[in-house]
Amino acid sequence: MDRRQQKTRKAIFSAFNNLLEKKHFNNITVQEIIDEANIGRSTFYSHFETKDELLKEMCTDIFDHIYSHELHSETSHDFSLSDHGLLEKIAHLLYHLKDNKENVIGILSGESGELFMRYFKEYLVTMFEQYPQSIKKDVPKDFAMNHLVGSLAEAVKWWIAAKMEPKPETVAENYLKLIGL
Amino acid sequence: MDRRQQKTRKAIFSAFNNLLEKKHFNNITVQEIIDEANIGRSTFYSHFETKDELLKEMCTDIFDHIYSHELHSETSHDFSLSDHGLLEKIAHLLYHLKDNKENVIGILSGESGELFMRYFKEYLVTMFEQYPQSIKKDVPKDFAMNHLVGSLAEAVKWWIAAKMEPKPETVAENYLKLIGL
DNA sequence: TTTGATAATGAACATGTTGTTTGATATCAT
DNA sequence: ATGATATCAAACAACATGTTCATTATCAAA
Repeated sequence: MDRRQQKTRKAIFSAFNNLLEKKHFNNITVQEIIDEANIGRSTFYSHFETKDELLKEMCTDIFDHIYSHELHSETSHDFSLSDHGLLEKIAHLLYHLKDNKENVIGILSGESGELFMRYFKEYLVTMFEQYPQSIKKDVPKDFAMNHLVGSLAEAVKWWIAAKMEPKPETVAENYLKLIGL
Repeated sequence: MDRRQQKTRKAIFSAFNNLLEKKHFNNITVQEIIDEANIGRSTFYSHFETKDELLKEMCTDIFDHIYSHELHSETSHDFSLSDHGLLEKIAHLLYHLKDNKENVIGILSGESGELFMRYFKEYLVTMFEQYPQSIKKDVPKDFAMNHLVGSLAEAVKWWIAAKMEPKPETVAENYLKLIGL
C-alpha cells in the first residue's frame, strides 16, 4: 500500500479518535475530521464514503486484531473448573480491550458506542457458542444467549466507565458469579 | 393549555413517531418532521429547540405515564415467593411498555434507543432499589446493580425485537431464572 | 534517475439543513 | 368584540455535504 495512503488513513483515524473523546459521534462533522487530520476535503472522500463507514472500519480493525490474537494464544484449557476456561477467555478479552484502550474508550465513550457494541456482541456470540455449558437449559436458548452476551457487554461498559481499573480477572470472576457459573 | 398548542404538539409527536418507525433518529431531519406534521417551520422551533429535545420529551412522557400507573396499582405483595413480588413488578412493567407499543417500538427500533434506554435504566435502578434482596452480596454493589439493570434492559430489547409476542409473565420468569432468583 | 501512475490538494459548486427573524393571519379565551 | 397569542410562509445567514476538476506532490518500478 502506498505510503501516502497509509499516512492519511492514519491521520484520519487519529483525528477521529481525538474528536470521539471530546464529543458524540453524531455531532462530529466530516469537516472537523478533515481539519483535525489536516488533509484536503477530497482526500477524505477518496478514503471513506461517509462518516459511518469510517467508524465501521475502525471497529473491524480492533476486532480483527483481537480475533487474530485469540487464535494464536490458546488459553490453558483447564477443564477442572466449573467454567471450563470461560473465565480465562473473558479476562483475556478484557486485556485485549485494554491494549486498545485509546481507541475503545474513544469509540465507546459518549453514545458513539452502539455500532461498536453491535460488532462486539457478534463477537461475544461466537465466543459463548464455544461454551455450551454456560447456556442455561430451562429458558429459550436465544433468550439465554441474549442474556449472556448482553450482560457481559454491559459489564464491559461498566468496566470501561470505571476506567478499566478493576483487574480483568476480577471483573470476569464477578461476571461469572452473576450469571451463575 | 391552548388547543392550538395541544394540536401541533400532538401532530409533531405523531409525525416523529411515524418517521422513527421508518428510519433512524439521526437520519431524520427537522424539515421532515415539519413536513410530516404539516406545520410551519417556526412553529416547530417555538415548541422544541432541537430534535434531541423532542426525543427527550417523548421519553419522559412515556415514563411519567408508567410511573403514575405504578403508584396507583399496588401489586399484590406476596412475599411467600423468593422474588418478593419482583416478578409481578417486571411483568407489570412489560405490560405498560406494551400499552405504549407504537411509541416504544418507534423510539427503540433501529439505534434511536440510546436516549430512551438511559431513561429506562434510570427507572430500573429505582425499581431494583426496592428489592435489595435481588442484589448479590458477593460482588461489588454497583457492579451487581449494573448487571441487574443492564440485563433486564437487554431482555426487554430482545422481547421488543420478538414483537412483544412472548407473555410478559414468561419473560419476567425467564429473566429471574437467569439472574438466579 | 527518469517516468508513468497515482495520491493529495484546494477551490468551486449545487444542494440541503439549521435556527432565527419578520410581519401577516388565524384562532383562542374571556 | 377584543386583546392575546399561536401559527404561518418566506426569507435569511451560516454551515455541512458530496462532487468535480485542474494542479501539484509523491510514489514505485524500470
